[in-house]
Amino acid sequence: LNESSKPSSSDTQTLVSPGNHSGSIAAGGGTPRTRKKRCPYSKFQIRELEREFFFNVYINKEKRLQLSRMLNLTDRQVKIWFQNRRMKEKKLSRDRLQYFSGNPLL
Amino acid sequence: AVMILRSRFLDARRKRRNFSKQATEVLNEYFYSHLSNPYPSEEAKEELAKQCGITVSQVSNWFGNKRIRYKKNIGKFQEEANLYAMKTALGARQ
DNA sequence: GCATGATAAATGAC
DNA sequence: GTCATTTATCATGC
Repeated sequence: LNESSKPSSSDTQTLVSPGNHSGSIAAGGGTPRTRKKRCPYSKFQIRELEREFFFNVYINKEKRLQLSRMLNLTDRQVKIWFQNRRMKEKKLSRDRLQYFSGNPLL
Repeated sequence: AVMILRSRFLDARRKRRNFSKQATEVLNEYFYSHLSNPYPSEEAKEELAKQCGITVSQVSNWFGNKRIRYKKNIGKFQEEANLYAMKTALGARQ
């Protein structure tokens, strides 16, 4: 299906509008820098990432490079995936705590 | 029992339910009365969550979705914007 | 059929 | 590193 989301060689045109991250939402006048388009990962990529995440929540540089080559992702993508995955885990813990703590068990 | 709760927790996360009319009302009032800077503080989010009967995460999701969808098509929300502008104007007059 | 809430990549502030 | 976001995508409601 989709095993390649790596900008291997000259893919840099899957890029989109800027990262407007300042105050108002009214489209800022200048500097339309490029942002990489969000590309959902394949089942295989997710499985391998989750497998490594189960072993250690923090991945080192060597395993990161190894994984990125195996999954055809950049090491930056793998790094960010682990960051987002840790945030997801934290949110899941918060939700579990809120759900199972003293409240209606309906 | 634990397994039942666990499955219900997972289902509750997966299933989407629309917010109540009153909750949407409160969120929209805040959004359009802070249109120049629609970024509620953590404290404001907690207050909104309390008023709406939803979680802080749900408030964050709502504002994230609202900001991007408003920005992508301001025209579509013009009528709604005028409505809430009118509403807050009348409210301030009392 | 789109509206809407939640989640998944990607960025940037700190 | 965390974490609030932006953006696109997914899943559901109606």
